Amino acid sequence: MANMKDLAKATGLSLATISRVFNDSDKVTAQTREIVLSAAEKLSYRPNKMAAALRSGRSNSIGVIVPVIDREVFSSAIKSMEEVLSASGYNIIICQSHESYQREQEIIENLVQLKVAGVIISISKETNTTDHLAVLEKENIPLVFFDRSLELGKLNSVVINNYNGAYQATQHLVDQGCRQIIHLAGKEKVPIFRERRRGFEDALRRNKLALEDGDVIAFDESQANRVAQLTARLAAEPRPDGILAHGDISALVALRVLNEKGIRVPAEVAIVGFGDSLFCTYLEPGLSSVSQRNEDVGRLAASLLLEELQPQEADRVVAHQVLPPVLKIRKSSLRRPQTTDE
Amino acid sequence: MANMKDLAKATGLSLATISRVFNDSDKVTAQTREIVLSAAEKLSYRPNKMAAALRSGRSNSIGVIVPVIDREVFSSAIKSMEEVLSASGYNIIICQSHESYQREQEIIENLVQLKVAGVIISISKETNTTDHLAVLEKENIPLVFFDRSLELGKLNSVVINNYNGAYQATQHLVDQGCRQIIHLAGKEKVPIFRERRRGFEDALRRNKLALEDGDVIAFDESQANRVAQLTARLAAEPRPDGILAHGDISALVALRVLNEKGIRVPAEVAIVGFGDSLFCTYLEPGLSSVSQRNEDVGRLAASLLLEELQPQEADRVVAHQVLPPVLKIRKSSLRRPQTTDE
DNA sequence: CAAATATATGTAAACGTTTTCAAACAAGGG
DNA sequence: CCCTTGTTTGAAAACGTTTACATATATTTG
Repeated sequence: MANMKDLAKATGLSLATISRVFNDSDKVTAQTREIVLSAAEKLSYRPNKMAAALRSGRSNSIGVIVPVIDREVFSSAIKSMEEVLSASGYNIIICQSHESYQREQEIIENLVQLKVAGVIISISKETNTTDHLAVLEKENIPLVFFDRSLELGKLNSVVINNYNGAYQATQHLVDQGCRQIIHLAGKEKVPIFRERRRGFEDALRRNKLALEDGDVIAFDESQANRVAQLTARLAAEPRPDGILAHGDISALVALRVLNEKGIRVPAEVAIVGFGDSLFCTYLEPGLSSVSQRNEDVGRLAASLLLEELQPQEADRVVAHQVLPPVLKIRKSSLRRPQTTDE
Repeated sequence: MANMKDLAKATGLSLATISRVFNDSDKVTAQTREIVLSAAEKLSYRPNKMAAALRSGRSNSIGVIVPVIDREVFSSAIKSMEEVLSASGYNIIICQSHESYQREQEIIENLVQLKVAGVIISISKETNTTDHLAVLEKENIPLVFFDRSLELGKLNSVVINNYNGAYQATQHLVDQGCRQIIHLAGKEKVPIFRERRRGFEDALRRNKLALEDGDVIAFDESQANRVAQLTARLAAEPRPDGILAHGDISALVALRVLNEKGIRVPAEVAIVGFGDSLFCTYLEPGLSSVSQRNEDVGRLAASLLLEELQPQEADRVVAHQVLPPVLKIRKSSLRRPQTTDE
């Protein structure tokens, strides 16, 4: 509707002065500012951010790319990103890669064309190269990884220490008296799941506990198969007395099997999940779980990007933040008196 | 970097022709198109969408406003919106109102300044007027409500029939032999929770079942209070044999109480939740729940908006879609043989 | 074959800002 | 009272497209 030109005409001032008023430039008298603002009010003027973005070369949009949005780890992280970024005047454009490298590539291309100010990404399972991200560097668009990253040194990223999370959880099970702990593993292809497995195995080793074949139950696309494998292992000797699941849903599946077999939790088998999903605390028994600190990760990734967006004062150092996860202990793994989180 | 002017210079063609090539205008020879495209390749040209948007007056961004993103109902709906909209070349800008009317207002203002093509919104709990949305109509920006809407006639919206969902679930409990059903209600202020309660009460009435004071357990901010109330009611006569919760988390809380009291589910008390959260199917016993069809709602809302974005052929009729929810029956409410969903 | 029509390209003005540079004006110092 | 300095304002170009209109070329038609 009304634009700056109209305001200039209405106030008798020049375009430049009008612009200065809306950019909080201090080079303008309180009086003229008053005049302009009241004229703006009268004409119900609304700045056109597209025009501003075009002229100044940078939009205040930030692209956020996740495999899929409806998973707690992503939606929680995005939640806090939105909070941090919108507080600084940025808005976020959400894109889903659906775990496809090609789609990820298309999204990047699109975001570049949109002239986003920055990008935050959790890469797809297929992605194992940064080729498609090179264009961002060329266009000088800062990039931050979160949750899932690539193991290359020169990238900004915020992740949790999956190895340590699994290690902590396993140690906790040992501390609770478990001696025969098994691991429900995640997809071998996904680095964070490999890390968790490694943490599990190292913890056993440090505690001088045996790790037999079959103690790590490999991920299988078919849930039925996983259930069958788990059932078999539960019946075999030596009987498991602890389970570390690679995720909370995985833990739920296990709980279900245990329930059906009439195996008591945590008395006979203690169990710990990974992810600290919302429902963990509402289960009976409450499910112990390793918190991935999704909101912290999101907040940090956003803050990191904001820093990157500041006019580069010095040559910035690449930040590679690795957060220690927090083990949330609940009834499902509590066999000895200890303080819980609730 | 390179822009259309550069391409024009490189190919000896005019700016207009270059533009036509990238807009798939048919008014251009296959040959010149070839020339332009190869030049674009060589100069690694990338269209600047901001500039295009400014000139043509339309951005291809769509604002999506939700109270908060990390709740299944919203993230699932957004998931399918993103799929539908990105397939049509739109990108979506996510905003969280945090259940604040004022924040909602600010967001709308911001989206208008960004010149979004359309808006999809699930209103905050505080919102009971459309005052802040008037600007959208004035600026000719189409609007679609989803999940939560306002009860005014002239608005596009996609919602589920909460009344019917609760009714179905209650009827199901009756069919399973429950005669003393209680309801864990949601916040009285929120319309969809009132609807659910109404559906519950009507279903009892139609089945000529008594509804005593105390059979509807009012929502209380404090979970401890809710647990206490529920515990009390469970101990009182006539003993409840069925529970309809206003949400799945609410049902989880109830399950926990039942478990602690040693009351068997579904044998002694059958229970149905609302929302069909991801975890319902993994619980033991599986939690029956009313599916809100989040993805359907999201998909439909997006489609509705897309229609609205078409150049208005005729005067369009306001669409007010009310989807019937789907009751997912699992073990928690199954006392008689019946087919389940898994 | 000239006139009429269709098709392909070119010219130039927008879109609504930001921003550089210059101009005007006031105040302070000698 | 002139010169310098500092502050506020103005003029105009730019950002990279789209698009109405005009023009040039090719095709059809009687």
